[in-house]
Amino acid sequence: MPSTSGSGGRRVGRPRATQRPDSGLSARDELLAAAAELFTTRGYAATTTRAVAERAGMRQATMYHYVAGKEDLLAALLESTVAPSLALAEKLLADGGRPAEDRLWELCRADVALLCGGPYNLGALYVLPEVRAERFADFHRVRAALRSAYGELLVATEAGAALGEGEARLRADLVFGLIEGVILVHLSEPGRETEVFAAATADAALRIVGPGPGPGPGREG
Amino acid sequence: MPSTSGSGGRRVGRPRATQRPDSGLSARDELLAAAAELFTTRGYAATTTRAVAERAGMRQATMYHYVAGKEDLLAALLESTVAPSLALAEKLLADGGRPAEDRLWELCRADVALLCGGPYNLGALYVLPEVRAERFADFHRVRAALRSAYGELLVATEAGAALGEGEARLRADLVFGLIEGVILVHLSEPGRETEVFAAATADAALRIVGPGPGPGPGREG
DNA sequence: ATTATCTATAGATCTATAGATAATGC
DNA sequence: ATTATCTATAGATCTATAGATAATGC
Repeated sequence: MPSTSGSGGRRVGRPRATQRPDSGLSARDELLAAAAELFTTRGYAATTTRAVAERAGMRQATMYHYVAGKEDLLAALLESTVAPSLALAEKLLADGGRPAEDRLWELCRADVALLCGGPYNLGALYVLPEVRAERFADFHRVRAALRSAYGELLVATEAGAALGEGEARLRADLVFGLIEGVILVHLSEPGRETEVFAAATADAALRIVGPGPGPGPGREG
Repeated sequence: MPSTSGSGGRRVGRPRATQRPDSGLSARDELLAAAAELFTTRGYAATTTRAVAERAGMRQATMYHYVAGKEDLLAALLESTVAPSLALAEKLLADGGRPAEDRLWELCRADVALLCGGPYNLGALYVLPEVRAERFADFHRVRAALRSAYGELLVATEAGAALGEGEARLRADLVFGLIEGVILVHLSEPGRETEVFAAATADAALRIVGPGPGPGPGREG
């Protein structure tokens, strides 16, 4: 089986053609890091297997020793963006001790921090049409679970409990949209103070849940 | 010069190899419609010029009679998503007669309706890494102008005027993020009642502008 | 012997151009 | 003569596999 850690230098096997400083990552993780950068900056379909492998310090064919192909890399990256948030959401859902408002706020904050914090905007991969394929059903399941966790926390808040079922669903979607919308904001203005922005977004989310039925001026229709 | 209207049937020139019912669109518009569908459902880089042309009812090489290439199509599609909103924003900015709250609400509503209303989710094209290229600077300029129109309307509202400069900028970005976030919501749940959703999103936007400093429970740090 | 890598390449594309062709228009 | 289209293709990819090679491990 392939070595999992790169520490101590790769010893066994034919040496690489181009030696590079040991990043401390396993070969697979080096490939994932390379894919993250290239997929987000040049696009998924536009990124060749050669580009990924070469950036990870190996020749194109060698990549197939570690991953089955490009899709494999994409699937792993997607799950890494969404799995930590779901884990937190489940912890928060179980924690009946704290007010739901606080817990929802915390989830929003952490989620935004995750989406904006990394070196690359991995959230941008969500919209890839390729991701709709059955191959990525796992990712979609996790994301759907996260979305429904938002919904559960929302109806557990005081303001949320006062809403009708349809209105509550709508607001949950709006909150979820706000959170994921930071992906797009982050795209056009990357250099923002993550923690401040995450807290402000969480504030905004609670304002959306709101103190009752919407204050919209003059709905038409 | 290429004929602009398809009405009455294309007469001059060699007949197409595969005849199809007249859509009423000009050849260029047929190409744009085909590109919209394919780019959003299969991905930009993954869509070949052959696929676009063939869907528009012509052979691959014929496409070059109407457009310079794939990028041309993408640029045109991007501008079509953003130009109408900017036009509306400028009209609303000039209309000092109505309260700013109403005007901001209207802009949000219309923008969401535009993003969710069409048959394809063209907003998803915003995140394409390819779009960062200089080639699409026009689109970015228009989008930046739209964003700043949101900011101007926001500070014109009563609640917005009460905010400090930094906080106002932050909220403008959050509102803009909420609006564009509907692109992602729309991706996972397409079959939604557009008008209702647009109005609800506009309500939420005004709640983000809010009645004063955020009600966030216990900011940390 | 095992492992990680390499080089080489078959087979399958895809884009953009060159040049031919079949209509209408004058 | 003009136009819109076609067919054909050169040149440039890109993916995934086959088979060779250069280390360590026993």
